[in-house]
Amino acid sequence: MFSKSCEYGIRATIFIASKCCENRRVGLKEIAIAIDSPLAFTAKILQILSKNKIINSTKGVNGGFEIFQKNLKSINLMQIIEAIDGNSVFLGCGLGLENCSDTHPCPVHNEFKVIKAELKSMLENTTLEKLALNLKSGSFFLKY
Amino acid sequence: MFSKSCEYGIRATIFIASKCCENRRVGLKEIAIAIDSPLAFTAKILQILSKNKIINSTKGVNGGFEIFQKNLKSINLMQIIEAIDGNSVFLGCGLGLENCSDTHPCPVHNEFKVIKAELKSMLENTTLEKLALNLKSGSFFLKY
DNA sequence: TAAATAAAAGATAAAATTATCTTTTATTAG
DNA sequence: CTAATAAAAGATAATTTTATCTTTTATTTA
Repeated sequence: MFSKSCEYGIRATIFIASKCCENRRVGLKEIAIAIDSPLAFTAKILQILSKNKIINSTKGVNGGFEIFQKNLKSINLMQIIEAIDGNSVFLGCGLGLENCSDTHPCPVHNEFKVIKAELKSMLENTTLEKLALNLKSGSFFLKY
Repeated sequence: MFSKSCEYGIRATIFIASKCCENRRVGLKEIAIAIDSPLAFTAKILQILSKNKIINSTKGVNGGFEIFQKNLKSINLMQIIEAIDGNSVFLGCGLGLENCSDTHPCPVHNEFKVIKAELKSMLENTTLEKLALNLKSGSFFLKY
């Protein structure tokens, strides 16, 4: 469904979000260990997220990544996915047609339209705040 | 959502199905033109579909690919996707965790569970017969 | 100001996916 | 039986994705 980059990106973002109320930054290494991802590759994905204002990064001593508590409610899964994979998973044609639309539909257009609308709605309505709370509850996991 | 192989595979299967009642086989070249896909690559995908008994192939003069009319009702989208991409899109974890489950869920497990169930149900209930009829109606397209 | 720290940026490499080309095998028509 | 046809199988190549390594830049502490 998503690229590996996107899976790592979502997992990293949720991890960072779960630490934000401790009012501290989390380092690359800590993130990569927490989500079981390749460190250098994760760094690249964090750069994308940072450029897209989904996370904040600070260089130097005591630097690292963070998400401000006040933003937790407004960041949702769709924004993270869009930043890394683009919007094709919830907007594109299921069969890869360039110009698939209601007026020029592929044979599965109507079936996928429903699913994609539900997926999009779910992604829009699933906030980082909720996911971070899930993780902090201890009943949800980011690796294995 | 699906690999390019899978997109081509679904499009090719629908095209072949749409020709089956003419009681003739369609050749590789005809298929590749009809769905606007790279010919040699399409051949590889048709081999997979053939090994998985989704389509039939015959070598030699008047050879080509076909799907028997009697099978159109029993072949669905899920089978095609499973043959080419496997089942991860409707069974795997949205965040790529190896052992994500109800008892060891990732933070988005419950949200994705709903979507994936709906996707799976749609894929199971969308038969080749229906898709072939769509295409034959002239209001649905397999390219551009 | 210098040293230490940590992310950013850039270069490179490995693996997977997508795509093509050549040779072989099976089938049919003559 | 031979030639023609068309898919299967195998080899190779291009592209994209995933992953790693090195150098640079920004920040903090001493």
